[in-house]
Amino acid sequence: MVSIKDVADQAQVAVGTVSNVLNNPDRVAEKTRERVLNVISELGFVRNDAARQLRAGLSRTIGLIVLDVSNPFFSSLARAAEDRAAESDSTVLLGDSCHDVGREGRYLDVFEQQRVKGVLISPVGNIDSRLEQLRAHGVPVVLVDRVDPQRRVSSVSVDDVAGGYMAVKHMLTRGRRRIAFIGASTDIQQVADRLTGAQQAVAEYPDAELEVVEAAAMTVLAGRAAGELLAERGRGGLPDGIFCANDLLAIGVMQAVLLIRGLRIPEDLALIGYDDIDFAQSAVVPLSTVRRPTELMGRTAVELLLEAIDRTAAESRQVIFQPELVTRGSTL
Amino acid sequence: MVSIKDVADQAQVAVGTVSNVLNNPDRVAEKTRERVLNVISELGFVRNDAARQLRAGLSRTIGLIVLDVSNPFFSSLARAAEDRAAESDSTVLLGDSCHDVGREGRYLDVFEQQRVKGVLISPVGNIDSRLEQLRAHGVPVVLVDRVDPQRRVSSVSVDDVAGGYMAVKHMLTRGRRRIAFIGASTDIQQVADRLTGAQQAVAEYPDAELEVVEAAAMTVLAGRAAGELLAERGRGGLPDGIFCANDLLAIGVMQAVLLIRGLRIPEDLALIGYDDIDFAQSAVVPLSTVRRPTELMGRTAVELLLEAIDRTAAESRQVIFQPELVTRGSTL
DNA sequence: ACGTGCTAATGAATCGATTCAATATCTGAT
DNA sequence: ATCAGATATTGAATCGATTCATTAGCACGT
Repeated sequence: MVSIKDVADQAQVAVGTVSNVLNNPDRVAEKTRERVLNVISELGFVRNDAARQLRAGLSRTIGLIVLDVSNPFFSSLARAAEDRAAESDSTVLLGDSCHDVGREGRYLDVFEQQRVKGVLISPVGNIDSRLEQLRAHGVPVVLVDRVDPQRRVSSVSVDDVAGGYMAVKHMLTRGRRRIAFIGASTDIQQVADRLTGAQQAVAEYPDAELEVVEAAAMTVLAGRAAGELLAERGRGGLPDGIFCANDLLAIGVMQAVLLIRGLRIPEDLALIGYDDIDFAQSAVVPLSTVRRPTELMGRTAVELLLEAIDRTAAESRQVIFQPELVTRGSTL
Repeated sequence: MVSIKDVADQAQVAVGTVSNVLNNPDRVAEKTRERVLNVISELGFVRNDAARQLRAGLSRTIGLIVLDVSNPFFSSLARAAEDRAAESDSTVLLGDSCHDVGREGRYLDVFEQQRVKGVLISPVGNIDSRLEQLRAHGVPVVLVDRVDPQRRVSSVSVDDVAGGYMAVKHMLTRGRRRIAFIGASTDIQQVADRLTGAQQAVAEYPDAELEVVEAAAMTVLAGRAAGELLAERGRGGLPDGIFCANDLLAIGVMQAVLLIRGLRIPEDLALIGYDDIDFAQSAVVPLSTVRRPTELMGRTAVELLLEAIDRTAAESRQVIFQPELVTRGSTL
C-alpha cells in the first residue's frame, strides 16, 4: 500500500510537502506541486482517511439513518441530503433501520466509532436514552420528521396539522360535506396530526361531518380493504369526500371504489392522499395529494447539522415546513 | 474525548490490557476485565475506529453502491446485504449513485479512502477503468446485477433470458398467440436479454407471433403511453398477451387498456410484468410477474465479497440466479 | 557585502488503538 | 524453599497523515 512517505521519497521532497500539496496547494511552489502530483498518480496513491482523521480530528462524513429506504419520501430526502453535503464536501453514509431498534443502534455505534461529523436520524420509537448518549459524547444530531419535545437538538419536520387541514378544506370548498378520514392508528404522531387538521377544517362548516375509519396499516392493501368496507354500504351510504393519511392508502381506496358500478371519481366521490409519491400522478385517476417539501427537508437537515457542528454550544432550532396542496383529477 | 489511555489510568492497568479487554477478553483475568469494563462505561469510552484501523489495518465496513435506492429491487437487496454482513460483523455503508457517473465516482473515492473491506457495486454504464483502478489498489469488488465480460471480478446476476422465456412461455401455454413485448431501449442489457428469452419462447410455437413496442422509459407513465397507443387500434388489432420488461410498465399498460370499454384482463388480454414489486400484487388486477431472488442476491453478493477478501488471489465466480414465475389474476 | 523580508521546504512530534516481546505473578509439584 | 510452567500484565514501537516551529533559499535595497 502506497503511503505519503513513498510519494515523498519518489518525488524527493519531505512528507510535509506532500501533505501541503494535498491540503494547502498554494503554499507549495508550482514546480514542486506538479512533480508531487505526478508521482501521486504514478504510484496510485490514495490518502488513508483513518490516519488523516486520527491526526487532524476531522471527518468528512455525515451519518443518515432512515426508517425505510424503500419509502420514496426517505429516498428522495436522502438524495437531497447527499447533494447538499457534497456542496460542503462531505459525504452522506446511509443506514436503513427498517423500523428496527437493533439496526438503528448498530448504525449509531458504527457512526460514533467512525467519528462522523454528525448524525441525521429519523428515529424508531423513543430514542431519548440514545440521544442523551450521543449528546454526552458530543456528536451533533438533527432529527428528521420528528421533533424533540425537550428541544435539545435541532429538527426538520412538517406541519401535518396544516396538511390535514388543507386537504379537507380543499374538498369542503368544492362543496363536499360528508367527509371520511382513513388512516392507521393515531398512535403514530403524524397520523394523529393529520386527523386533527381534518377536524379543524370540518369544524368551520356547521353542515359538514367527519367520519374516521381506521385502516390496518398504511399500505395499498389496507386501503383497498377499507374501501371495500365502505363500498358495502351501497352508493347512498358513501361519503362524498375521502382524505387518506397517505397516498398508498388512497390508491387502495381508489381501486376498491372504482369497482362500484357507475361510481365516478371525482364526480360522485372526491379523494385526496398525502405525500405525493410518484404513483399519485400515475394512478388510474390522477390523485390529489398534500406534498411535503422533501428535497428542502433533506438540504435543511444537513444545514442544521453543519450549524450544530460549527458552534457546538449554540441553541437548537426546530424548522417546521408547510406542506403544499397538489390538486389533480381526483378532486377536480 | 475519552481515549484508551484515560481508561487505563482510571482502571490502574496498562493500555495493552484495555485493548485486550476489547479484543481478546479471554486473555484478561476476570476481575481485571470487569474493572476495566466498568471504567469504560463510566467514562463513556467509544473506540476510535480511525486509530484501530490505522494500526490493525482492518476495516469492518463494506461499501455498497446502487443505481437507485428508491427502486424496490435495490432497497430490498441492500437490506439483505446488511443482514448478511451483520452476521460476519461488518456494516454496509450505502451509497446511491442515481445513475450518475459523478456520484458513483465520489462514493468509490470515499470508500477507497476509508479503506473499506470491499465494494459491492451495481455500476453506471461502463466502469472498466474504475474496475481496473480498484483492482490495482487491491480493493475487492463484486458486481451486482451485471457481469464482467472479462471475468476479472465476481458477480451476482439473474438469467434474464430465462426470465423472458418463462414469462412468454406461460402465456403461450395458456393459449395466447399474438404476443407483444414492451420495453425501453434494448441498449440496456437486461431489457435485451428479456426480449431474447421472449423470442425463444415464441419460436417454439409456429403459429405464434411477437411484436416489439419500444417505450420511452421504464416507468408507469411510459407504460400508459404505450398502452394508449395500442388501444387506438381498437379491440381487433390488439395482441392477446403482453409481456412488459418491468412491473411499472405493466401497471401503466394495465391502466390504459382497462379504459377500453368492455375489455377484460385476463379474459381478452393477458398481462405479465417483471420484478414483483409490492405494487404488482395490489394492482387493480393482481399482476403476474417474474420475480428475481432479491434477498438471496444481496446475501450472496456479500458472501462472494468475503470470499474475495479472504483469498485475494483466487479466481472470480459468476453466480447467476434463476428467476421465478409468479402467476396472479392478470394471466389466469 | 550585508541585512531585511519573503516564500518554500523540512522533519520531528502527534493523534489513539494494537501488537508483541519482555516481565511479573501465581500454581503446584518436588 | 525452589523451580518449571502457565497465566496475566506491561509498555514501547507502530500505523500514516497533519501540524508547526524551524531552517533554507532567494530577491532586493543600501
